[in-house]
Amino acid sequence: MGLKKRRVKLEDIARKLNISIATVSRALDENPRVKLSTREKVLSMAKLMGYMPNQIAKSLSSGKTNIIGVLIPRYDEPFFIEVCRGIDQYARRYNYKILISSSRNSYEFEKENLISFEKGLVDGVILSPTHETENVAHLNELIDKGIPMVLFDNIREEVSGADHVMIDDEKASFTAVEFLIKKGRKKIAFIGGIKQKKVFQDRYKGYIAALRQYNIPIYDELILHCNSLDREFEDKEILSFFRHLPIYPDAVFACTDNYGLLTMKSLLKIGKKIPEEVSVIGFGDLGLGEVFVPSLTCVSQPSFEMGQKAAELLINQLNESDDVDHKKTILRLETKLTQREST
Amino acid sequence: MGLKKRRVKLEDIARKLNISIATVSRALDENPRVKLSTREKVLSMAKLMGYMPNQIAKSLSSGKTNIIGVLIPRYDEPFFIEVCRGIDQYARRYNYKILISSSRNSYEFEKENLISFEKGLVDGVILSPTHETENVAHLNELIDKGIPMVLFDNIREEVSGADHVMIDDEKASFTAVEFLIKKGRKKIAFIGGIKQKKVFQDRYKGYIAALRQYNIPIYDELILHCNSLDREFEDKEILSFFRHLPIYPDAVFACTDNYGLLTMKSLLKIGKKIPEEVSVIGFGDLGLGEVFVPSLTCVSQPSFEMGQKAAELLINQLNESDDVDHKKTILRLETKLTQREST
DNA sequence: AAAAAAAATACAAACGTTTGTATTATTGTA
DNA sequence: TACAATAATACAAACGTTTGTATTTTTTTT
Repeated sequence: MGLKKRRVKLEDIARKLNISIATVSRALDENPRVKLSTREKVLSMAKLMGYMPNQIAKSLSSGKTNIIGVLIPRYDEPFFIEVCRGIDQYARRYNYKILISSSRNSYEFEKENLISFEKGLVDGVILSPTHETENVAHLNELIDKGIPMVLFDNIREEVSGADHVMIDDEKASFTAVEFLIKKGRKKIAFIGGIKQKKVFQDRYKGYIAALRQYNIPIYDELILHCNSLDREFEDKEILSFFRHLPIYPDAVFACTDNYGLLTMKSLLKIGKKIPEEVSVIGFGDLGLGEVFVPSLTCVSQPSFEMGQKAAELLINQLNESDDVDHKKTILRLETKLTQREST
Repeated sequence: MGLKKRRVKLEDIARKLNISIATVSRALDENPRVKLSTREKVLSMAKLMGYMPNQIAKSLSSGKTNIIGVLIPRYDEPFFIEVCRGIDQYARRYNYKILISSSRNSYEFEKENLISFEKGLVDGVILSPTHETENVAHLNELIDKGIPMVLFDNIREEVSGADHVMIDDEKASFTAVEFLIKKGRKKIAFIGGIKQKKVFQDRYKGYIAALRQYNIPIYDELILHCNSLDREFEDKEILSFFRHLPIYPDAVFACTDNYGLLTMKSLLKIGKKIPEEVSVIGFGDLGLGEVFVPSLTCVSQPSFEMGQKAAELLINQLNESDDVDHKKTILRLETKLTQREST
């Protein structure tokens, strides 16, 4: 108690056994170059003395930290956490740890975080660009320095040296809107997010494409690009949108689960019946929509799997030999429509 | 392109400028021992050559990694994520990064993760024990090795060498139940979680204490200790509980927001009116309850603040000099009751 | 202009590993 | 018993910093 023990190191074991540090190191590594009896002596002495290898020293010597840097735009969005879970689950199998940072939806913070990743703490980076990220020079810079990278979600501009994990947002929303149309809905509202975000642009495209294909008139009044980055304001923005509609929709396609829920909440408040008068579809499917009454029909995005795949691609890159040029992979995962009570 | 650049190191700058490595190091540190003109030369050369310090080497040399290890029982619980956000927000101000791991509700994994924290990768640890954690020897071991620790949430047994950040679960639930009683409710159901979890034990105690104090009869039939660790089963367990009640409650005190929501969902399904026939209170308050219709009255737990405080305590410990014995801090944060539509 | 004081810089050890090469000890062979 | 072949171990450099001490250079003082 009180007095802090000095860490035991290889040298301590070596001295105690009157052998060299190198032999101790190799013994602990189960290297066949050391005699079995020596190895046993080392192993038991290491245990006895409570030896714990120093990860930092190992990393310095080996040039590998076994840490994956993960940069997400924000913590408080279940989608990103779910992706992180997927990354973690895959990474731990290969003895990697993950260091999560948030760029807080800001291009500046994204750059700042990447710089700290450049300092050799991480072996590679998995990143979801912010909506502010137009220029990807900072990403290329990191890649040029030999730090492998995998991008997921909201990839506005392709980065030549990085792998990508995505879904087909346009197709997914096309399918969702088509589903509403086939149910006979004709006045379908669209609730999107900030326009700069690639995923919202694509989901909007899919919405428009579906309406066009089925010759459904497009009402600008039924389209909302929700601008609030703050939870609190989204709420009001959406309620007010539905309060002041000139024509009334018989369906709503919302670009996130949260928008879907807020939509349902607004509609209920106004006294609309779901799904009888208005159908609602959300996007994401991370548990939220399932709890609500009525439960929310969703485009199910394989978030967890996206994380797993991103980790897999990154670890593959980490295992590639340095002199072979990396062959870029773009992975598009499948979405599906999960039907629930809201349609 | 293609050819990977070798990292620039101090030596490269030193050689280029024909000065020693030590001087370069000190120049970059703005150490007054180096002449201004030299410092300027070094700074500009460093910039020119794209120098980026090697964090690992720094850590080895300084014995500090500036990383805080965070161990939570699971990722997919907003409470823990919110705490992590708080930790991150405080930690980044002091130039610490956080390395999050999940013990996946398992004592074994908790131990396993702590061992990896013992390898010198982190300067200190913030941890929320799993419900399986009865024995805290593994925690004490880490502390004895000189790794500072802060515990939060679900602290079953106090750990002498660690700081604690908690709320008063018993008092909070007492207050919540008292609130229901004062509203005239007399048959108040209790929905708790796995009994081994300290927080649930305490919330149960508070519930019982409130009933006793106001001489309200305690019906065992109205008490459920939800056993499912899995989201999917909780759902069914709670619905089935409410379906088969012999007496009907006029209020429900649920030990988490999620239980609160599932309770409301079940009640609505059965056709009960909330709050007219049954009032519901949840515990946590992380956004979920606000969206639901009707919105859920909650005990608001200051999750984000818990994280901030935990980080603060840990960083304080990290700054304490080694030979002064640490004075343990136990912090109890305030909860409050947030009234919404469900009561 | 020489000596002392101060400023600037260089040297070298340390942080705890890994790993290629050199050395020593042990075996087997003639 | 001497010699090679092999097995086991030791030595030392490397990873990229930091930092205490020694050395050199510059400035000040007389």
